[in-house]
Amino acid sequence: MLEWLKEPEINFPDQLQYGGFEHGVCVGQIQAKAGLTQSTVSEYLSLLQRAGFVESKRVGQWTYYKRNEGAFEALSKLIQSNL
Amino acid sequence: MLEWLKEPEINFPDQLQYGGFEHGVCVGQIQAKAGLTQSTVSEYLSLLQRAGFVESKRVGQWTYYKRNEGAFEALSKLIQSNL
DNA sequence: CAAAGATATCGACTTTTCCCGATATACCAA
DNA sequence: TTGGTATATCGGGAAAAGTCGATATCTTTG
Repeated sequence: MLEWLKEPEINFPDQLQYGGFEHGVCVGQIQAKAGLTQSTVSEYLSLLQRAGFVESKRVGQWTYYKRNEGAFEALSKLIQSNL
Repeated sequence: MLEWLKEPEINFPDQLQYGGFEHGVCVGQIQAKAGLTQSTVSEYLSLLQRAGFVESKRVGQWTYYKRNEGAFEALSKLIQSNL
């Protein structure tokens, strides 16, 4: 999922019908591509958010998720310095 | 354990009695510090080795483990580029 | 070769993670 | 306000990971 969200326009073309890519991609799009149930994907995304790897924004009935690039940068640096 | 192995001289002073630090630290030292059973530590170290994070060298009755710094560098870069 | 020490492997049990269906909540539109 | 759509939460079962004791393997020493 995190790799998919690196190139939302390529991996989630149908997202255009749901408000574009400004705030990210909504759960249903990711769920369809992942082939897992709605609840699983929802839980997973909220876990990624708690971990800081994605940001979410609720707009109307949709929740958009997009990557938080800073977290990956930080993780990369953490592995370099601490681990 | 991986953090401990970053500074073997500091974290495993008794290793001096078991051939020094040239090839790393032997399982018993790590086990004592970890507070887990011998089998658990042995399995864990061999897992880390299969994953590439440590290298092992058998010398006589001892097996020495040391960090493979390249693997951490590679992981850090992988997170930057692929993830 | 026998005994002892260090490490590895095996089988079982416990804990955690993964994933699901069912249900709840939030929002929109008629 | 009611029904439909999107997402979130909950409880439970299945799968995986973690840990252990017992035992096997390898090595050194006598």
